[in-house]
Amino acid sequence: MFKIYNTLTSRKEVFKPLNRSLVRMYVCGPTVYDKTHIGHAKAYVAFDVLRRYLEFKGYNVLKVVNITDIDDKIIRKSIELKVDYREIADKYCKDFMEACEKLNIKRAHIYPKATEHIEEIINIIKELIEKGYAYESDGNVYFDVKKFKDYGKLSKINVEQVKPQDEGVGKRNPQDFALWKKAKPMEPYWDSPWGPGRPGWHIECSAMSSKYLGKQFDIHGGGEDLIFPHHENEIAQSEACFNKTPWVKYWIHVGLLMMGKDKMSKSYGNIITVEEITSKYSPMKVRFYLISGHYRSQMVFQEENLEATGAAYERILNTISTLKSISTIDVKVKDSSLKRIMNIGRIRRRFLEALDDDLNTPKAIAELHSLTNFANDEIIPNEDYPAARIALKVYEDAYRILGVFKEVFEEEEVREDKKLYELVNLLVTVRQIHRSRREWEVADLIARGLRSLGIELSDQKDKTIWWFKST
RNA sequence: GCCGGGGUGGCCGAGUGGCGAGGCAGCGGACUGCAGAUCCGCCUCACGGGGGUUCAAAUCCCUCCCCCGGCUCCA
Repeated sequence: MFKIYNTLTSRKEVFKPLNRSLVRMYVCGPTVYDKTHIGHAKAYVAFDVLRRYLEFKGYNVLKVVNITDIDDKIIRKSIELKVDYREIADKYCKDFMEACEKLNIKRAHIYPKATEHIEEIINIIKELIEKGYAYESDGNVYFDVKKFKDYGKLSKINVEQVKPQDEGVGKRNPQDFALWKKAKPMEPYWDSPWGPGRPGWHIECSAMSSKYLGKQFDIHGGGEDLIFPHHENEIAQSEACFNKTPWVKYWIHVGLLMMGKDKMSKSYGNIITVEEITSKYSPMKVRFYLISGHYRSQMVFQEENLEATGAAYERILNTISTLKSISTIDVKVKDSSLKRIMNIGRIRRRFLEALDDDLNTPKAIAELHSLTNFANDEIIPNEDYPAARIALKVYEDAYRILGVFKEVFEEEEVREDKKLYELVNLLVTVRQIHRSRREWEVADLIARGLRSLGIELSDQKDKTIWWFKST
């Protein structure tokens, strides 16, 4: 039974999709005006784990991640650099996609862009005006927060204490937020019933989510800094327009990545981009680091900690490689492996139970460590290949769900080339003969040669194991 | 100020009443042609401060202190 924390209700809830045959999720994607940094990555990885876990549990998942490709900052940058705003947006959109790919974040099914949904946005604004929730004022359109009685239910904020949102003139209440912004000179604009302008920040999410997911769906989320005003405003305009309550069943928010005392943010200028970090550490290690804390917790970025979890990660990879090597042995089982296999089963159960409890990845990873310990002091020394195979299945589950260990699980087919396999075995055996005769030069020549081909060797007590090393 | 989340051993990080999760680092051993990997032991009673409830509290209650986020663009 999968439980997940819902910001809307402030408690963990049993996950049950609105429609039993499909889970619909919408994640607030980036505003593409700068490079994707590891703070973003933490959030997107978290939602990727959620999506993968739901799929692992057998759900069909439809995931939409929006791209905000028009806003003040994009415009500002385009003016600064004297280039079309679309050039800026395209560049950083591409950067975002590359970052996701590196970190093994599965592609969303749809990446809708705000500028490609102006018509849908205008229609919603029109409807909100008709229903009396929004009003036009000198080319701008605002949402009247006083008309929406549930305003503040997500962020638990009292309307009165909200400071004015957006600048803007002719608002009924200072807290009203813009649905449509009148174009200023030199700004890109679209025609609308209220004159030339562009959509406000929040409205695109209502328009695009309803287009692709329907007027009510299961999961919506983003970083915890989006709770207010972004998500609060989305709820207001969507529930007012679609007449569905709750508009979204589960609101999920990810703890921010901190740099020392501040959150990592473009506006603080303390960002480390995904590109930078992955040029220094393998993307898989970065991903493993990002899920080493609970998704709802804030994490203070420390390079030393990344290195420490990276060391732990490597240990698991080594063990998986060794297990693979063991699993292909076809000798007699020394003694019954049933007990060991039962134990692996218990570990797997605890692993999944941890994830069932609000995606407790640190706990789940601890279970993987305990599997690793068990493999190293029980399975491997005993060459228990049936147990090795079962253990590998558990790591493979972890690969599917957590999206780590890609190095050792992808491209399996390629590696199962039988002749290549036999050939390497032959070389390793030959090397063993030389080793037993203490002919180190030949032995090392073979070892170096194999390593240069991406085949790792490890001399154990009475044998040599080997595996294909991924890049 | 208001709303939300936190403060756990050198570091990271689980744990919401009952035998000290797990990892990393460090130290000492074992194994070993080299290398890598691995194993064993040690770091064996840590839970922000102070009160309280209980046979029993990191965990519940009260109180104080500190940190972060939100209340402005933000993942």
